[in-house]
Amino acid sequence: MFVPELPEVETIRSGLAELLPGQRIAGVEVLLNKSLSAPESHITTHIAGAGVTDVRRRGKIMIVDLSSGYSLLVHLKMTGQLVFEAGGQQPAKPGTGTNEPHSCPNPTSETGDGRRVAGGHPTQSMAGDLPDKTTRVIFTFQDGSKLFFNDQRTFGWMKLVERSKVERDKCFMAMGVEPLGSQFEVCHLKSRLKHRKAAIKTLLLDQSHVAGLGNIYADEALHLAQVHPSREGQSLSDEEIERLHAAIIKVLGDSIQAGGTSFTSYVNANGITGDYLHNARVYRRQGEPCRACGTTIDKIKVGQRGTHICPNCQKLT
DNA sequence: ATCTTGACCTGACAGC
DNA sequence: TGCTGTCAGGTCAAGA
Repeated sequence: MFVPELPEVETIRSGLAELLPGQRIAGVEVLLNKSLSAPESHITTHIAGAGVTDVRRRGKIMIVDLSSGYSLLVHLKMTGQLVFEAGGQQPAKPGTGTNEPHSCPNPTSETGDGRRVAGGHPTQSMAGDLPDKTTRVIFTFQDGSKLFFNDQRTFGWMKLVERSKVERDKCFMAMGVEPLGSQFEVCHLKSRLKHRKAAIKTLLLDQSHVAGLGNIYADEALHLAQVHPSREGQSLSDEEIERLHAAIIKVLGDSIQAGGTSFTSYVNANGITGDYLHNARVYRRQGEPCRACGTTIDKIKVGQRGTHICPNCQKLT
């Protein structure tokens, strides 16, 4: 599974930013009320009939600006997906009908036709007929295109907020700096970790310190920086914090590069995994050899979260 | 103020 | 086969 974190959300954003602006929303169908929290009257007056003007991102939250003066905030959480299907064409079909997502041998023939663009947690829903049982909200555009918000576990959400109040919205108020922005400096990270007794991994997952890191990239960055995830934040040396700072930027940047290619192409049952996990350093690689030293990757719990480490590269003491 | 824990939710999978 | 239990994991709220 590939849970949407900052790189995945950024990849979806950049894909949708090429497709949605200029589109006008004709209708909204809410199949699960809690997936789109907005009064019925607001959906009618501020979404339906509005044009999309921009698609932005802050942390793991996507912001779709509308010409009505409102914005749609989207959090995919673990299992959310956004699938855009271009109008007037048949929906895409899985390559061979197999149930195994990685076994389709046909990765290129259907690539690049632009009929469907999808991103988020990968499942068969991205390639099969939509709507399906995980579809929670459907946006229909005037040209017949559709945008499906699918979410198996229904933790994800969309909400409608006045454009002028987006930055002050509750979900952004406590959000920390963008790790790929200029404000993310070593001294910032140092000040956030100082005097903190919590595990460094727990601190990295706290969105108020750095926005957008999740379980995958926290593990990846800590391994690259050679820091054990259970270490207390305050125990890290300046040098270790510098390594961690650089590692966060590198793993996020690498992943955006890897994900960018898989998103803009046609998504079929073969392509839904994304490229980054194939190159993961430790995530979901327990039992396999560390790419740096060959030691067997271990899986432990840190703050109730599954955590992957190389016991040789990442020492506790 | 900081830290920990449980709840939310569904599907996949292991074990009996 | 079919049941039960466990795991996945971002975020919030409640409790320590």
